[in-house]
Amino acid sequence: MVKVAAVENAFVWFRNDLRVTHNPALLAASQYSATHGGRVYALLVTSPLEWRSIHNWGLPKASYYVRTVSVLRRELSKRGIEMLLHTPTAKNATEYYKALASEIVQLCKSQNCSAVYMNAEYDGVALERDAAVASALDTAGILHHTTHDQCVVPVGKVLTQSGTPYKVFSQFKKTWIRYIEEHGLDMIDSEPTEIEKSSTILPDIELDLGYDMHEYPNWDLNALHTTFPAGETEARKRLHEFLQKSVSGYHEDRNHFMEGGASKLSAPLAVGAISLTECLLAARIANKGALNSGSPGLLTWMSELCWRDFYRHVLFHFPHVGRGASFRPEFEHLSWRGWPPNIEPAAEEHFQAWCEGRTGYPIVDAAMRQLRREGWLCNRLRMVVAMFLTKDLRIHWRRGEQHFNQFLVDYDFSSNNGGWQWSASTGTDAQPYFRIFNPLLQSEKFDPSGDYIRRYVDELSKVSAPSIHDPFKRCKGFDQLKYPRPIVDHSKVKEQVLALFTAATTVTTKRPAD
DNA sequence: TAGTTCTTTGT
DNA sequence: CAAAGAACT
Repeated sequence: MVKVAAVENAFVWFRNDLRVTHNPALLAASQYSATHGGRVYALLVTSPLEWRSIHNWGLPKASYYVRTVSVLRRELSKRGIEMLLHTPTAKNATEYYKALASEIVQLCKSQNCSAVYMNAEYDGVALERDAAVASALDTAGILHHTTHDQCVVPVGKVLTQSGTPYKVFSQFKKTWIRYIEEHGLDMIDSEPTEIEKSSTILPDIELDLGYDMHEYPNWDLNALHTTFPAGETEARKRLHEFLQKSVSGYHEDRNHFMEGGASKLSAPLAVGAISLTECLLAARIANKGALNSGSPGLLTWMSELCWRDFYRHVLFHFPHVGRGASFRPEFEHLSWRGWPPNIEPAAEEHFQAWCEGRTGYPIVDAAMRQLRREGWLCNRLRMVVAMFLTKDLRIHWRRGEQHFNQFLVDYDFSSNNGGWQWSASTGTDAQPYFRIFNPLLQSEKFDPSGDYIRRYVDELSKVSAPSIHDPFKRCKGFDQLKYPRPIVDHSKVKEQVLALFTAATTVTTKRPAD
């Protein structure tokens, strides 16, 4: 007796995993459809509403995402996988999840898909969305399966000896390395065979993203397209060029604001155009298999990859972080300015000056202008400006997190949130509150010539080092420069914020045990 | 992935 | 007394 299995198709719901290589959900869907004699369809929810109003993505991130989707759609098409673009009908965020869930069920029925595969995501918004969809699929009797992706070591696998999650990076990293040494690093073979060199090349996806262009006055879109080409092939090319040419000096170059020592893989990593595992695997091979010794540049870069894993693990273990809360509640009520109840015009003026790069601190202003123009900053500058906003201006880190979201091409919830809470000293492995960056010292140390400042701050284009680092004090004709005076006095406000943190710490530690 | 100040060491 | 190191914030 021959049983004829019903033809059943499978969906891969792509989110922030826009690649065909090393994609667990794609592999699982391919296996399902092979077993059931069906096809794989790719599902992509194109929702400017979700991107803009729910995830709060800015234009740089949203447009990079759409460009990457266009490339992925072509790559899948060459492999005989059709991508369905679905735009939910919901008009506002409150109805969104419910509408999306029922529409995905409808899509499954219309495409004869009996299973949906997706890679796990851990921020609060994604958890809520995926729970709503999973519950609707359950009700409709459609299989769904969530695969581990995003992290090199699966969440939940890096724990202390007593089984609790790590709150400190350095210890996390030791255990993380041991896990990788014991379990190895492998690429899974998810790439479906290329079946046709399609003669009809699918066009780029054009979407009205609905952003207000007035919010992007200095925006250089062409530069962004050149600096951050979209898609998996470009990301892989970048990875191997970086490992061959630049990584040897990475541990030093990455700090020098003009050197361009960064890999610039943050954008493709944020949308999953390349997997973190592939990056680490390639780096480990370049380092002859070692994770603990060898090239200082490679070790530093691999450590940065570990930071990405660390912050994702933190989200998984401490979901309140994914819902926007401070990791350490004792600093939540530290009279942060620009946040209820401390809403005051003076704070808004300071915040605006920070956003637009007119704080009177040249290194801060250069960085904030680069961010607005190019959608990207090297990590040290992110720390310098974040520290300035949270410690010098004492403005709540959430305001800065949101501003970075609006402008960063590589926006990623966990890395961005982790970095902000690190700077604000409210996070896991936060910078001890008394370690406050001195913008002047950072400027002199990492931009000694002033070339970086001159590149972004036109008012100072004729000023040379060392005056350029502190023009208010060091330039005789300061007023003619038309450059703003420092909006705060660093050494003064530093003392104030130190006192506030000390008070908050004292209250918690001296609370009697009851 | 800090900065500042005080203390010790080396010439 | 400059430079390096330790201690503290």
